[in-house]
Parts: sequence; C-alpha cells; structure tokens
Amino acid sequence: MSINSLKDKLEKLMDMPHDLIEVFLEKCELVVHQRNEHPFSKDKVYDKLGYILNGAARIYVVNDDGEELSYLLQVNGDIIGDYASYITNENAQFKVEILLPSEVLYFRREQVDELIKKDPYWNHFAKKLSDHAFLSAKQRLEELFFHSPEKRYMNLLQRSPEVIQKIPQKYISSYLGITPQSLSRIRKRINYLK
Amino acid sequence: MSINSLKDKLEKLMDMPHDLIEVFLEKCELVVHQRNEHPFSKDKVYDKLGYILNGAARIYVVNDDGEELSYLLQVNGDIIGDYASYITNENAQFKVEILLPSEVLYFRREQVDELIKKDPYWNHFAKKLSDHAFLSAKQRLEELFFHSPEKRYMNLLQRSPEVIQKIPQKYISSYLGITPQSLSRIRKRINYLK
DNA sequence: CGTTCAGTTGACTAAGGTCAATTCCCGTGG
DNA sequence: CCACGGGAATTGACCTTAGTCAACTGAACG
Repeated sequence: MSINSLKDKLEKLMDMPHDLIEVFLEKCELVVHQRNEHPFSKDKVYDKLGYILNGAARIYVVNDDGEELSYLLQVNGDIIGDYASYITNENAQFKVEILLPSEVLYFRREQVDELIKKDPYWNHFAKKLSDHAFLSAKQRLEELFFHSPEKRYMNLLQRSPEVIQKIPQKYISSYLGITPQSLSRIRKRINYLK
Repeated sequence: MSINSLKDKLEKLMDMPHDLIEVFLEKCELVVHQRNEHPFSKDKVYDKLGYILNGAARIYVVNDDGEELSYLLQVNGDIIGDYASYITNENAQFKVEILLPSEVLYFRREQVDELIKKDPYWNHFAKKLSDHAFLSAKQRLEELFFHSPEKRYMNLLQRSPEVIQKIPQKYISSYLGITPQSLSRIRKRINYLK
C-alpha cells in the first residue's frame, strides 16, 4: 500500500489532519507477517493494536473443549489485537493468527499516552479509536442479533467477498457461529437457488 | 437514590474525581418517568444519554414485519439512548421505552462539548464514556456469540434476577433472541431439572 | 502413490420457530 | 363482589434449521 493512500485512510478513519499523521506514523512500527504467525504473546496484556494495511487475520478463542472459535475475521483496514485488554490492562482473552501474508502497522498505548502528554489533540484521537471499536462491535452484534446464520453468510458474501475467497471455510463457519457442515449446506442451498 | 451513592457510582464508572462530579451534575437533568413513556423523539438524532438511577427501560427496534425486537434491557446503572447516534449525529435506529417508574439522569452532548472547551479533563471523560459503550457492546456480543439461548437465560438469571422479576417475559425472550414460546419451554425445562 | 486435512454428504438428533388452542392474570365495569 | 374482556404466558402438534457422528471425496504435499 502506498504511503499516501494510507494517509488518506487514517485521515478518514480517525479524523486525523495530515501533519499529525506524520507524527503518528513515526510512533508506529510496520511489520510484515507470514501465514500462521501469532503477533501477540499469549495470555498477556495486549498493549498494542495493529492496523492491517493488507492481508488477513483471525481473532479467536479456544474454549474448554479445545475448539477454536473465530470471533473476528479481519482484513484490509481492520484492527487486530484485543481492544478490551488494550484499555483495561487486563489479560487478553483472544488470540490472533495471521491467515495471509500481511503488512500490519502497530502502535503501542504507551506511545499514544506520550503523544497525549505533548498535545491534547491525541485525546481526541484516543476517543475516536474507542468510538471505532464501539461501532465495530455494534455492527457485529447487530449482525448476530438480527440475522440468521444463512443471512449472515449472504451479508458477508456481499460485504467482503475477498474474505470468502481467501479464508478457509472452517474459519468462516466459526465466525458465522455455525459448524463447517452447516456452512457447507447453506452454500449448497444457495447454489440451488441461483 | 442518595446523592452520595450516585457520586460513588459515577466515580467508579467514569473515573471522575468528586469535585468534577459536581460540575457534571450541574449540567445534567434529572427526569422521573412513568411506565410506557418514550423519552426520546422518534427518528431523530439522539443528542443526549440517560443514566438510570433506578428503574428499567428497553431499547428496541421495529422490524419490517412490525415486530418489536428488544435489543437491550437496561436497569439501574445502565445507559439509555443510542450511543451510535450520539457520536455520529445520525438518526437513531432504536426506540426507548420506560418499563417501570424510573429516575433518569440525562446529559446532552453539547454540554459535554462545552465542558471540554473549558477543561481538557472532559476529553478523558468522553473517552471513558466511549470505552464503557464499547465494553457493554462487547459483553452483549460475546453473550450472543458464545452461548445458546438457554445458557443466555441462565446467565441473565444470575446476572440480574431483578430483570426477570420485573420485566414482562415477552421482552426478555426478545432480548435473548428467541420467541416467547421458546422462553416458556426453556423455563419449563429448567424447572424440571431443579 | 500414501498421508493428511479441508470440505462435503448422509442419517439422525436436538432446539428453536410457527400456528393454534387454552389457561392465567389482572383490571375494569356492572 | 363478581363477571367479563384482553393481553400474557403456556401448551400441543408439527416444521425448519443447525448440531452430531460418521463416511467419503478431493486436493496438496511429501
């Protein structure tokens, strides 16, 4: 991704003026990940967040039966990490796995805190970040509350066909809240119809 | 509710020093609602939020079939309104109905904005508010994602038995994401077991 | 070629939805 | 004080969809 389109995105996403984006980017770290990497250390506080420039990752938990549940599938422009852990300083409950070769821009909370000390603008930034986390959670919540698994799959197909293309179905079914078998049948149902 | 216990709650919830709570409360409006009242005007931007001192309300949407879906059941210490509308300035998608005689403390965004102009502390307050909205949404989201309707009912029973006592079951079933009939059967199942 | 793992399919089960009838509860008016 | 009306809750019969378990297919990789 070009540095300019990145700036445009941050400007829109975070309501950040161009000159402050420079300041912010200096505090960031760009990491290139390969498939299967786990960028966050297990069972720790996640004091950083990552912004996916391009690539894909899943955010998942392992339940008591050892099954992995894919809580989120994140792609270009999405955030990886555990925002709850980031703000509360409690241990993260999620794991993060990179699913495709990915470029991720990381920033640490302590660095945001430093920025805030120097310029109160960054309070505004922190607030925007939180609002963004809220709106994402709300969207996911409404998807689960208002729609059936089949409808959720249709919506995902519309919203991000690249997820369906690139990410293994077992993660997609889990994200939708169903078993791989059920997803397979939903796909079959849909194909008969069209 | 006594003024002092209110101050304690705000202190804990919002990380607010006692002296600033005074400042905040001056900006607030206390309203006593009766059952069935709708404190927010339909299809408008919700530029205020309400903090339930005591009482109960439901936050719901009416779908295309005219059915009401109870997105949230809020009780003592919970927030009513539509935080997404509050921050984005877009029309609210939810309605709010008071379910029991309730005392609610309202504050408007413009008043928070005024406070921010005078003292950057209030940026911190706005951030805390957003974090709180995020954490609430996250909790609800995880409840839906990880647990079955029956488990959700059990959890609600544990978490807020007063909701089960005081709020009509048709709203509870809707909140759980099931029909009144299904809730009735879940209750029957549970009673046989114990 | 085998091995392995993702994905599909089949047979069956479980849980919630739907529609309709019935019962319960509660408030109101006679 | 009782009778009635109406909405809430329950129950029954049946349907739909997802879960479960197991077998099978297919593609990737050595």
